[in-house]
Amino acid sequence: MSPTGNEPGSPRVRFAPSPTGNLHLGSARTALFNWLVARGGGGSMILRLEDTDKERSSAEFERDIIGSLHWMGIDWDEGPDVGGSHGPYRQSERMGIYREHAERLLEDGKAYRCYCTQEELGARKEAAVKAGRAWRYDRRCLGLDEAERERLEAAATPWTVRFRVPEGKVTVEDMLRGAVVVDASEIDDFIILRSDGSAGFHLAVVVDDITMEITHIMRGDDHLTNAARHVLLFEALGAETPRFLHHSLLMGPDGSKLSKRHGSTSVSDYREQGYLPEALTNYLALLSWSPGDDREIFSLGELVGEFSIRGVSASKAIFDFDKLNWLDRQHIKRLSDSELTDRVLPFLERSGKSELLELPREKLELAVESVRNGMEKLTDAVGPTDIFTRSAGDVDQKSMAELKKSDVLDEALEICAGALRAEASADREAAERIVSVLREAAREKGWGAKKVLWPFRLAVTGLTVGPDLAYLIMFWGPDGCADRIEATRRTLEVANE
RNA sequence: GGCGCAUUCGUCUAGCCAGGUUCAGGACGCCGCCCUCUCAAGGCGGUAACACGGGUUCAAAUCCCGUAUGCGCUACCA
Repeated sequence: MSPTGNEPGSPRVRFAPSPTGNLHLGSARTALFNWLVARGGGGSMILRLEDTDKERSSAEFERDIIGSLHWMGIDWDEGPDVGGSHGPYRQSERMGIYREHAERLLEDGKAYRCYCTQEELGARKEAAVKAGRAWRYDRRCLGLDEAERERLEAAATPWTVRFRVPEGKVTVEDMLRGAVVVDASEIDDFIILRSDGSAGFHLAVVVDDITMEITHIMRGDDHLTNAARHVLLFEALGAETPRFLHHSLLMGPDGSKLSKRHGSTSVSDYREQGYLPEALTNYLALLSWSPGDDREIFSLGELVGEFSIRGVSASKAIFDFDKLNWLDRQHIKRLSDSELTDRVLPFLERSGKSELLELPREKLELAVESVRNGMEKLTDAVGPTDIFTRSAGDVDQKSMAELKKSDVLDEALEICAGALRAEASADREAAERIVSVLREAAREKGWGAKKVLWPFRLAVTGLTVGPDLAYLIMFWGPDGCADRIEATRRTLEVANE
């Protein structure tokens, strides 16, 4: 047994969002990739909250992130809510650990105190930029003599701790992009401990990844350059460097970073809009990943079996709402009527559709089934099922006009009523039988089927749009439909007076 | 500005690592046809791409170099 508790060689991966907003689609994709690698490789998934920015972090966002991940079907073995042997899992609770490591670097001469104020730094940077020079911290405080240092300390001047970037080349071995080599001279002596004693992002991340024994770091492309800093820190701290994978970023349709102005960007938005979690995860996976063949529709479980970092593409990914919608439709198709009804139920409740909700389960399921091929997302069941709660004889304007267009209306409705009254059963077979009887009757009259079926729909539902006729018959029953036709006839009479 | 990464149909991609089997395959979208009581769904078909320029080679989407474009990093944000 390894010290991590996993099989030797099994991955320990982490998803490390900062709770400064609801779970963003881009972050969700990162989480998914990590989770897929963990679950597919028999490893561990760790959730770590990077909440060192107290101003922007909140418990509300933390709840949203955890809730959204759960909704997607992503779970973790260690995290702030479930605990674990490598905790705590909130960076705000780990400041002591960071300070210890910073102290060590200080003692080893790999870091140094910097007394420059932000104002001074800003001025020097501005001057450098104006002169056309690239600005990098000028190491003024590295060269401080003893007297100067004592004077600053005596005056209680605030200080930060900067990492002393060594000379030479830094290589980030990226699983997607190969060896990325950066000259260390390009890297600033960055701040690892702020003047208030809290850890900066780079120190916190690296110390966490070391102490949490992370083996694979998978995150967005925006951290590729940062990875060079991290490699330096891993080495300075005497730790083995984990494997890296920097995936592409999620972009909006116009090619810029996916943001609010492109539409909904948080997982909870999609949840509320009635998307299926399996469709969202399927879509997120498909962006920048391919199984290598033409298959596209995968459940979460199927993804675990199929996913491999070999199939991950390095190029940018533009979010395509149309494709997501199509995938959602595909996943809706995979659901049974009963499952689909269960999923639709909360949305019916939220919309206050009490009449529908009072229906016997059987009827409700039938209603949902009848509208399912028009559904792109769960909320699409809400409007169309209203047709089943309309009162008899209530005919909308368009339908009224359509009915009046018929030159054989009375005769047609007579045929409908007759066929209906002749059938007692409301099962599928009976319903389909009635429809074929109607077709046959029309043919005998030398009419097109529309002469009879169109008035049937209009008279039974009072609407021009709705589910297939067989569903109407199954729902209200043959007698029920005949009664509704009768009611419509009375409405027509009144209208003609 | 400097550094880094990326570049196949409008979009996601297969093919690239192991160059010829590809006047580049699939999917979404869009267009058309069929089916059809309505709206859909479904079936069938069509549209559309190797960023550009040089090499290497008998042969390049595939290998090399350069250019362009996009994105990222360059904070006491993460």
